[in-house]
Amino acid sequence: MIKITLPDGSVREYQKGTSSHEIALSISEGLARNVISAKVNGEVWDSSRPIHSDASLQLLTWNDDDGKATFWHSSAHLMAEALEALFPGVKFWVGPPLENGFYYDVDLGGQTLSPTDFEKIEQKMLELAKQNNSYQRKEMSKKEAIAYFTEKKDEYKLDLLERLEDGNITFYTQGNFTDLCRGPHIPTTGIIKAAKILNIAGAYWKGDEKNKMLTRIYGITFPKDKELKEYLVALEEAKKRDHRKLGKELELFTFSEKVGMGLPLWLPKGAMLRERLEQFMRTAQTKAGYLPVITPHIALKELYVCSGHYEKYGADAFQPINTPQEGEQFYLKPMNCPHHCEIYKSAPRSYKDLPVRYAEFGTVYRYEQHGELHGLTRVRGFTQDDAHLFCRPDQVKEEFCKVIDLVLYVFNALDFKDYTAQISLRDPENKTKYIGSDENWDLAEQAIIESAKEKGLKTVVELGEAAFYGPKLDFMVKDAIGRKWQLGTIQVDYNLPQRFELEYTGSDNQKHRPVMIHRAPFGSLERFVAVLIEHCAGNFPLWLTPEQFAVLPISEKFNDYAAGVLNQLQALGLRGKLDDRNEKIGKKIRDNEVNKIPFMLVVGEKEAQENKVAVRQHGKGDIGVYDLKGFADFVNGIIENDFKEKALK
RNA sequence: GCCGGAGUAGCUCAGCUGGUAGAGCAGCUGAUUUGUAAUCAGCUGGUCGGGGGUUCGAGUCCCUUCUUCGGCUCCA
Repeated sequence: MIKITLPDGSVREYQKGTSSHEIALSISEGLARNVISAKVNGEVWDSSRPIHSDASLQLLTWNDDDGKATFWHSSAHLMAEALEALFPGVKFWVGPPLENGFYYDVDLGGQTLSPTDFEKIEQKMLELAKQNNSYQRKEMSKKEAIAYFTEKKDEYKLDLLERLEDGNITFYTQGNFTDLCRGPHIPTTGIIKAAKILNIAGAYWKGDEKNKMLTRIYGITFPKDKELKEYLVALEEAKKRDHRKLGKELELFTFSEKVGMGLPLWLPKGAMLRERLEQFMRTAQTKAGYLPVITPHIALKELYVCSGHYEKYGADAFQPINTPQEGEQFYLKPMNCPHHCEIYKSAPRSYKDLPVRYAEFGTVYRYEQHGELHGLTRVRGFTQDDAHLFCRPDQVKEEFCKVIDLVLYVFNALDFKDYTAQISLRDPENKTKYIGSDENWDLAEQAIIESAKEKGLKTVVELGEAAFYGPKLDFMVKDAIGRKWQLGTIQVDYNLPQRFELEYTGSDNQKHRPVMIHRAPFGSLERFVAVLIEHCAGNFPLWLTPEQFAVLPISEKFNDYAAGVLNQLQALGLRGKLDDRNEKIGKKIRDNEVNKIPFMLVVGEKEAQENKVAVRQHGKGDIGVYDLKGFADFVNGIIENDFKEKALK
């Protein structure tokens, strides 16, 4: 007999070789029906796989992330089976589950797929699923495995096999499809009831652009048809939040082919929004002891040679700007830090002066690859809420913590709750691609890890993701469609101070080297606004929104009164506009609702007589009649209350 | 950059197998003077992304170029 420990701590005894499916069956038939796979001693297994010794067991269903992953991985195999049936000779690379669905990278031998093929694949998948074939696991010797795929002429699987150890190789077969696979899998194909091919894309084999491009087919499946329908509806809803769509509809920003791709043009409303964000940050920074600086958009090549950026990015950068003077070359600035280093150097510094914190909304230009450009999230010219802190080595940790506080302050203000803090460290395998000494790197990495821990951040550590000049802490946020973007960033830099020979005089009257910290809580204003738009679906917080209200006169007779209302409210510190078009009130309301204006102030005969406004709130409807002061107090009260709740100032 | 879609009026889109462009909204003009999600009528507006080619004839077919969208980390 073996002892099985369940997640609630209870222990049950079973015959040696009992499978988790059988264990589920012994608990309840309903549970057994829903079990997709099982976590045995922390490892996900097929539910049919016999357990031979004492173990902890967690039965996984569709409601567990690991259960979903099993389901989708098996679905990838099902799709592969369908592809093989429809396109004989297709070769397979890998087909992993994703957060939502799965993909399979395949070599279609030059064929291309069209949306009509999508339907064919979906139908074939469901047809095969109905056969209710089981996924059968089989251990193979490396020799047998190689023989199998040599026969099949699948060089991709053979490549995988090369790097696998003999004795650790398994195959899975369902129906007519056999694949090299570690597993685990769902019991049978029959539980896959709904399938959708989402899209296809090219993907380099092993992610290397030197390799052949395979076709990546994305799909998703569900145990119930209803869930697929709901998912597709949710996907449509998410697309409505896309900042590129809302940015156009709400007149926030635009692009022009004449100006150049990836160079955003901020329209008045977008600019107003952005200016308020900048003001918010300026206020917070001033309180945190930052000093403003302003630097030009171009600098001599020598500056970047000194900083090392030229060596690192020179080839990918925009081309140099030449001047009439022989040999003089300027570059558009890709970063603000070298300029700030020169500001630090403009005067001798004492240890008593440190830390010095220079802040600038610095616009930088980077040559991003054509295909990488994406709305406001990836552009070629953008403005960072940049700052550089110069401090003594003993101040690094404290300064780092203060910066984390500032980032959290911003995220809190804007209700960003779903973020992860990514700590990016050196690639231990390849330390030569980084600039700076080993000891300095270790010091910096420790400071980051400790600060993040002290602030209680939910962190992910990524090896090899560090910048070439130092480790960093990035705040990652997801957009409407689930894509991850980096917003705030904090980076320790022991390198630039050395390259620029920055110094301060210590209490010992000796010269010492300061440490530099780069930080940008928003990251770039462009990307931040993009994520903000998607986060609030265009319904910006009252304190930020470009237009807080619109005054809607019932007819032209009340245009004068309405104009007076606008003036008085503006004098009371609110932002709004007058909608005096010759339209009926219903039309004005509709248009302003669509434009997500928070408050609509309807004014007609009654209001004009009493010097009041009838207030309608976006998405809520009529909320009653206010006098002007009362309305201003109401709006400001909401803002103050919001700030108070979040402990903002 | 690479693979695969797309590009028709300011916006959203229609235009079958080639026969010289169409709707709604927006805009303009006029009528209406309106009470909580679209008042009515008329009008303007497009060298069909650009360039080249095939053809008697190209929005439609071919080539090329630009822009745009999805993807190119997630190693059975």
